[in-house]
Amino acid sequence: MPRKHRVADPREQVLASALRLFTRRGYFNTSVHDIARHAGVSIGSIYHHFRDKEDIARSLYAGLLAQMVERIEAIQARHRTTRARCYALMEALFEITEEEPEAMEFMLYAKHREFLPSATPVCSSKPFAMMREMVREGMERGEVRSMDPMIASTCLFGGAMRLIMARLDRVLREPLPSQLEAVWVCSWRAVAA
Amino acid sequence: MPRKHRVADPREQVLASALRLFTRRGYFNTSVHDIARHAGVSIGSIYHHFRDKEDIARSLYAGLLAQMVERIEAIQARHRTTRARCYALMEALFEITEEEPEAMEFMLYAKHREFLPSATPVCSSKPFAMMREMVREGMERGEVRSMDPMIASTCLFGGAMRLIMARLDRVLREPLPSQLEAVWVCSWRAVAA
DNA sequence: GTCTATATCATGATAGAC
DNA sequence: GTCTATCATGATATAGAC
Repeated sequence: MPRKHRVADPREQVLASALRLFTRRGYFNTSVHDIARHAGVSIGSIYHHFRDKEDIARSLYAGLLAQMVERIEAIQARHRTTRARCYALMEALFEITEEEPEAMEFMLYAKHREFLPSATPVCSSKPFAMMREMVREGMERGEVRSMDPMIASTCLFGGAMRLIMARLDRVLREPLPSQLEAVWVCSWRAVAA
Repeated sequence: MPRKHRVADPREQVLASALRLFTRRGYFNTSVHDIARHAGVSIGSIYHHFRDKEDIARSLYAGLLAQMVERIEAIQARHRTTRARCYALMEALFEITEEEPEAMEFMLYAKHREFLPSATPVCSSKPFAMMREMVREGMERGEVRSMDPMIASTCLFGGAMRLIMARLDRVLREPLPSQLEAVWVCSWRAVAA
């Protein structure tokens, strides 16, 4: 849905269009001209707001990660036990996937190293680090069996993450929230003390 | 390691070079000239053996999936119980990741939809279907709790798959086989009857 | 079957008027 | 800050000799 003439906030409009086009066709199948057309701005305007094409992707990625960090912090503020926090996080991940699949896909599934050489892989981004820390705390409290925190968080959230990927790939038909209980039971069993 | 002059089987040599370059730099950051140079053959030779660049990726992908299917069949032939089969499969996946990380990465991590519009997503490929079927059989035998087979197989292998991804991203330091027991205990707990 | 040389084209990025 | 017009590069793919 390309905007026709003037655009309120060109920068945001460009980021929104880039997110859509990058996830639909991929980064390399999307030209800066495509983004300009879709966003309803000119090439010149884009290059005024962003250094280059890579900078668009970088800004997008940073913004989405920051949003994610905020959500995790909100969850940590609302719940105290590790079990409740992890459940709420899994629920949130499923909801975000349904409501903003493109955001989720860009964060998770895009191979950022291909077009963001400087960016660290997703697994080592702050949100993932927070998930690992959450699980590590659970071990201290005796809620989670004692083991390597990396293994524990991967096993706890791995099923959910793979299911999210399957959903993004349209391999899974049912909306994720309807599967939450089943997945949670399996996931928590995997690591519960 | 580009070969200097004549090459035994140019087709195989091209596929091997493509696998290396695609995984190191990404599909779109690799030109056909790069592949030619690395494989020690000419552009003309490449276009004699392959229809176009996409055809190289397609052949590579199909070959790797076929190999994977063979390995799974071998495991099914060697083991009878679902538990033993799944364990052997996880072990094999970990070993393959260490021994042929590029093959694993190309199959799993590359976003094939970007450059293989016709290919189905990895999750719906034959090896993944075989994994789901393996788990479904386990339910009939009473080894695995009764639930949606898609959920069960995702929860059973999700942790291992995510760990493989973390290893390919060099986020995980330790070789995967050394983590096998810990991951297996968690994974089997998740779905065991 | 393999090679070199080349056609064709799209893309990222810039210049410079308004 | 936004726009149009344009440049320069490097890619895919082909032609045609050997």
